[in-house]
Amino acid sequence: MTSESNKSYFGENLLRWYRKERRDLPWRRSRDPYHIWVSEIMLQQTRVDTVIPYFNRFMGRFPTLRHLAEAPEEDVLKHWEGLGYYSRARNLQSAAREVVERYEGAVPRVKAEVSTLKGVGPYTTGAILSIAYDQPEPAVDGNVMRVLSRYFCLEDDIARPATRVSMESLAQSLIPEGQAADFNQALMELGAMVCTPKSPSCPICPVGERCEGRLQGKERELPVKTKAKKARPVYRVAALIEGTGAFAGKVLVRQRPETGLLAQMWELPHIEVQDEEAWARLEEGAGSLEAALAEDGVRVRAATEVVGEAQHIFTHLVWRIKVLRASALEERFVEGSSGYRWIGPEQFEDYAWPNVFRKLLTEYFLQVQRH
DNA sequence: AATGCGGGGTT
DNA sequence: AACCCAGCATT
Repeated sequence: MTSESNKSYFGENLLRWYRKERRDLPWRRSRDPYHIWVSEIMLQQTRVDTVIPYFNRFMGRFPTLRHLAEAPEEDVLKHWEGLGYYSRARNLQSAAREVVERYEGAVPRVKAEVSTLKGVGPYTTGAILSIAYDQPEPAVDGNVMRVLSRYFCLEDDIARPATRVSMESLAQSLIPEGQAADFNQALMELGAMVCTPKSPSCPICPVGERCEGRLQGKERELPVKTKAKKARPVYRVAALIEGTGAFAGKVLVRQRPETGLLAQMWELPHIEVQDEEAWARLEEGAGSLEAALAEDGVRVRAATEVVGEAQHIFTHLVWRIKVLRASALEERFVEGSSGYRWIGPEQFEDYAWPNVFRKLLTEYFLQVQRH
């Protein structure tokens, strides 16, 4: 089981493997705690390959913690566009400002101080302390739970918070003296490159010989994890409101609320409708849309002409959106209606869009350009 | 303990 | 289509 000899075998072989096979990643070229921190936030629930270009752009624009702290908030969001989980961006900047104010701009080395920073939970706390400062703290993410479940043949449900806590004790006990930074990254690297979710490459695994899960033929059943619920469909009708006169060539867009889903990003004005049947009744959708916008002081006439359709998949829900052509009854309302703005292709890139609206608007502007 | 929060790759 | 990813905050 979790015998001491198996533990030392595990650490030694894993480290030897890692020092030979480690990927050359941008954030591994630095020990700057700020770089480590930013990379760890970006890597939350996000693949390495996805993060790399974002990390490089981000560091180009915000080279130091102070640059990030002093930047306009919308600038930070724009650099996060397309990466998802946008509260990460706001929490990161908020925490950077706190570090400037309370710690003179230096990322703290004290566990209690690091873990209090916004957006920094148990995993990220351990990652920062171990990778940047080589402190013997565990950094248990999905990779690590999978690797440990298999190696020690642990059948606890990794969806339970209590399991993560016990894995943290185990992971900490495995850290070889003075090698926390490499060991923690090695564990995750093994999970990402060898001990993968569906078909682990046991024959090339540096610790496969003593992997209890594999010895018991259970490597494909582990880790045990309760299933997530299926995404719920949500039906929406959006308006593509075309400007005329001084606003010709522009469309009306609005900014989402401060918090919640896709917070502070920009979108086409739209409403949610009851169900798929209501969604199919264009006449009704157009009417509801006009009424809802009028509530915001935006008077429009929506047609029953569908000019675009798209689907946006989230973890917990699926948006299905029909876009109706619409026109403004008066264009002056922009000043009076907070959050609404006329934009053309020239301003498009000045705003942060969720993928679904980026796609719809790009298609629209391209189509207009051709005519 | 359960839920909200993106987007994309793998199988 | 299901699963999962260098998770965290809120309730």
